[in-house]
Amino acid sequence: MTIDEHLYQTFGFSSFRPGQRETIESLLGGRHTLSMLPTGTGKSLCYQLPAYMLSGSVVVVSPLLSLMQDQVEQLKMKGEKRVIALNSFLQYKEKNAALLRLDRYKFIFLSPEMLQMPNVMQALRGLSIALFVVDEAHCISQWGYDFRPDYSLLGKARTQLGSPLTLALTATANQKVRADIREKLRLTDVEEWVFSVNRPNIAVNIEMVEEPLQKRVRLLEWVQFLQAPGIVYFSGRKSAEEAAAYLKQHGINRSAFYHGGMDAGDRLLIQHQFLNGEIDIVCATSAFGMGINKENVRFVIHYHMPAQIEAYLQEIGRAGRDGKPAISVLLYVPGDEKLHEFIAESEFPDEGQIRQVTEYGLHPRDVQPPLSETQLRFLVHYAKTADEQGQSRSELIRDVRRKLLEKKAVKRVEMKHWVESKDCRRAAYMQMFHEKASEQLQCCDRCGLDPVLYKMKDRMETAEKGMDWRERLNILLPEF
DNA sequence: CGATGGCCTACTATTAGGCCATCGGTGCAATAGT
Repeated sequence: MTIDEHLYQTFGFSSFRPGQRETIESLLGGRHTLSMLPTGTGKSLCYQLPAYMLSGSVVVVSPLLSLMQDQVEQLKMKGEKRVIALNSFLQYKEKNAALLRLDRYKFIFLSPEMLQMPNVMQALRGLSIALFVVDEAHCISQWGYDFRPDYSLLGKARTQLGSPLTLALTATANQKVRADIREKLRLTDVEEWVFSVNRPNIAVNIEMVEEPLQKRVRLLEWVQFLQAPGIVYFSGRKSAEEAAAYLKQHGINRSAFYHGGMDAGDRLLIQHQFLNGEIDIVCATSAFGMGINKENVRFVIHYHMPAQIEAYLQEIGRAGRDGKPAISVLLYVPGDEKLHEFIAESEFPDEGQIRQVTEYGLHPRDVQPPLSETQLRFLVHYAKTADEQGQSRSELIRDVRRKLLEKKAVKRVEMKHWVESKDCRRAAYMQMFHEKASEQLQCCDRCGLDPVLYKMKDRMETAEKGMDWRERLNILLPEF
């Protein structure tokens, strides 16, 4: 069977979306592949189809439990029973039973953390692995150095599994991130399929706001004005909750908040209500997004500036997946970056804490003030790295901390410059991905865009007739 | 770092203002206790 016949018979599609064919043919040709495909192009097909043409199991590394569950469900809906998610949802006995008969499964989903467990690795080594997939591969670069260090150990695990044919999938990764992905996965010979980072149907609007309090008013005005559904991003949990309450107070009833501090049940509920159209507006932190496959999101508002451009692009990229016009609005007050600065500082153990462990030999759990989970993992991970490389623990840890803080500072400055720049927004971010922008309508606030195009539909008719010049001016130049 | 909230003070009614403390993102796995 050809891949086109497989596409039709197994998946019921008559044609591929951009990048799918290239990725699949590359894999079937036996070449390691890194594919950067636009959001919503059906990345899972890129490994599901080859899975049926190759003998052996497909191991998929996924960043979130909810993503694994979604994938498992999707495959089961299609009638594929040989699927398992190896994660902490499994009972001890269930997990052991699954590990004993792992060869029964065609698709095995797991987290990078799970891949570090000796019994899991042992079971995987006894397996014929047709394909090793890293989904959302930019996480390697984004999280692998501090937040989830097990991401940086994927290459080692891959080697221990006999360096199977590998596919790395992502939607946003510039040259540096792609190089990082190749290095961390220990891939030397890789075929890359990189599609444009540009999303022409998403207009980019940045709005300068005089003072922080004014943002609330502007947010309400935008939310009342724009066609829903939409997502509003905040850099803090509390501000997300407060804004959701504020919107409700002002008659935006189909709104809710979402962040990592909520229990799993609540998070799942909000996510489902949003996907089903029972909620129009979600006020969220960066926790909301990965795996949100909603086609008709019409706007993304940033109440705070994200910590880096890549995060910004990922977040606005959740709008307009149906290809229809969508808008992103960033409300900016100079100083918005301070919170990210603080968060970055507090992510790492400080000098004193490092010294207590590396020089006075204290157990990381006895350090005062106590280490956060992230700080503790950071210390333990790099202490281990130093030992393996025969380096001084304290030197390596201090060095890594300093370099990472510098890197984050550079990313923040880059984001701030982009916001404060007078140039075309789109051309600038595309240049960061080494792409040239072509002129387009409804580009950005620098090139000109008409917010009225994104107005709520039921008001559109009245708007065209009845809107007077004051109202129109207020939309275009809100500060007057 | 900086925004916010609670508390106290001033001084006689309600509210304005100063001071200090607090808090701040992303998730895996495993554990303990209901």
